[in-house]
Amino acid sequence: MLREEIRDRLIEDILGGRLVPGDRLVETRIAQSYGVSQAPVREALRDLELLGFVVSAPFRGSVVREVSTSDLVQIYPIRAVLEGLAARDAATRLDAAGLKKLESLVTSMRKSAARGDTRAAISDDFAFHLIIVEASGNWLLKQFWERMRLATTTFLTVSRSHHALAEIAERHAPVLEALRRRDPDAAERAMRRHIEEPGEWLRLALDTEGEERPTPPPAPARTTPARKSRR
Amino acid sequence: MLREEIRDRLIEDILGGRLVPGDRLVETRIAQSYGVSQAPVREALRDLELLGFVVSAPFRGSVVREVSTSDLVQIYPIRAVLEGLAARDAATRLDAAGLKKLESLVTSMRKSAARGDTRAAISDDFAFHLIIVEASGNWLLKQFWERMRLATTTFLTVSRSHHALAEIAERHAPVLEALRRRDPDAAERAMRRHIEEPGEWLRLALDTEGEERPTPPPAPARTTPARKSRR
DNA sequence: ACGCTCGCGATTATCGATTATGCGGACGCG
DNA sequence: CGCGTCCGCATAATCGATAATCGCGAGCGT
Repeated sequence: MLREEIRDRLIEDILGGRLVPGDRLVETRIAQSYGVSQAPVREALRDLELLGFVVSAPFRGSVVREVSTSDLVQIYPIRAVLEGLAARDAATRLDAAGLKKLESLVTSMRKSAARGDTRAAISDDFAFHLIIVEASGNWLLKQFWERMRLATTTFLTVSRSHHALAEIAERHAPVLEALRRRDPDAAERAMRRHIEEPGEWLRLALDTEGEERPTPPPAPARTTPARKSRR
Repeated sequence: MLREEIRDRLIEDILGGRLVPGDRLVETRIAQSYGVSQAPVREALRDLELLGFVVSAPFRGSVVREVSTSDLVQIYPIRAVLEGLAARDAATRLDAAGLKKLESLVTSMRKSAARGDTRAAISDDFAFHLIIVEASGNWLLKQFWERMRLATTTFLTVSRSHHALAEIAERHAPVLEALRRRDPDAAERAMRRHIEEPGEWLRLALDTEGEERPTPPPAPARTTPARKSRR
């Protein structure tokens, strides 16, 4: 319970910009500043590591990771193949109730998109994908998918993905159609395209945006320890 | 370092059948029996949890999860799509040196297989896949892949995968060939088949074996605490 | 002057003990 | 005799302190 508290607080600090990439996270210091012992901090840091917020090396501590643009773009191909697999398996396993739920979600999504309700649309989108992943029957796949989600949703919510909200909603149709036909190959193809395309949009958007508002530069950051808070 | 030791040992115990699903893993008891403190055991257990070997609830400890056959089989499709993606990207990014390394690894693997050296063959196999995953240039992909590896290699080492050692070695050829031609689609297809097929073999082997040695039945196992080692 | 080794400061990893929590059974009450 | 409450035990979560390890820089030898 303490661990989760610390973890959430650190995540807030990172997303809120109070901790920037390259900052060191010293266990003892965090423990002191939060008034707790080192142990729960340590566990929180390990959680952050597997959530992808920090990287840590044995005996050398943890630093806030570069979640920069390139890493975000890399997520999409992975999600695409994982969910493509999920869709393939779901095509033969999804029952009538599940299909019905998917249909209603698409309908709801269209309405949300029409009235520009980004939050509702994202929520429906999430539910849509969740149903498919769960219907795949692959427990491990769901595990991986959820872990990836934690690292992405936070960002996507922030980003202006309303860019083509209506279009995104429409993109679900081919997936649903393939599932309805119980065609594994088609379902996989449709899902892969469904996810890869927004990834492309994001990549392009970030590229052009990066030119006007100079986001923290491409930053190798893997080679340079970047000791800022040397104190 | 201690943590990893404990973790690997627990994994061995689970896969080796010395710890069966439903068994409780008591932190203090493990710590005593290994002659270490509670802290590293705790971390090892958390690792096992995210690897899917145990489930744990706050203040109530961890129990060995139903890893059973089905979960292991589920790993292969995931590896297949992930490495398929890696191969696709690697096809256009791999340099001459990388290709050369892959070739020599396949050669080495054939020799190892010929003289029945399972360990060496597995080592080469691992190196082969690692090169491709790294060549994909997708850092996150490599992360996922490595995490999954922990759950698989350990098992493969234990299992009698020498079953078709030479055949496995030979299965690398199509992948290498596609990469040499720098054909992304072919590389992805070849890699997916390369990984899915052994998964099929494993599934069949486990099925037939499961009939003679009655593995614990499908077992919901989530609802029943199944307190065996009540002591 | 340059490279190498050893010691120092900082920080993580581990330990042993303490506290908090949940579960099951014993006890008292209606 | 059945039911609710309290107590004690087993165990996880946390703590404070100690040991191990790393990177860096001073000191030594060449």
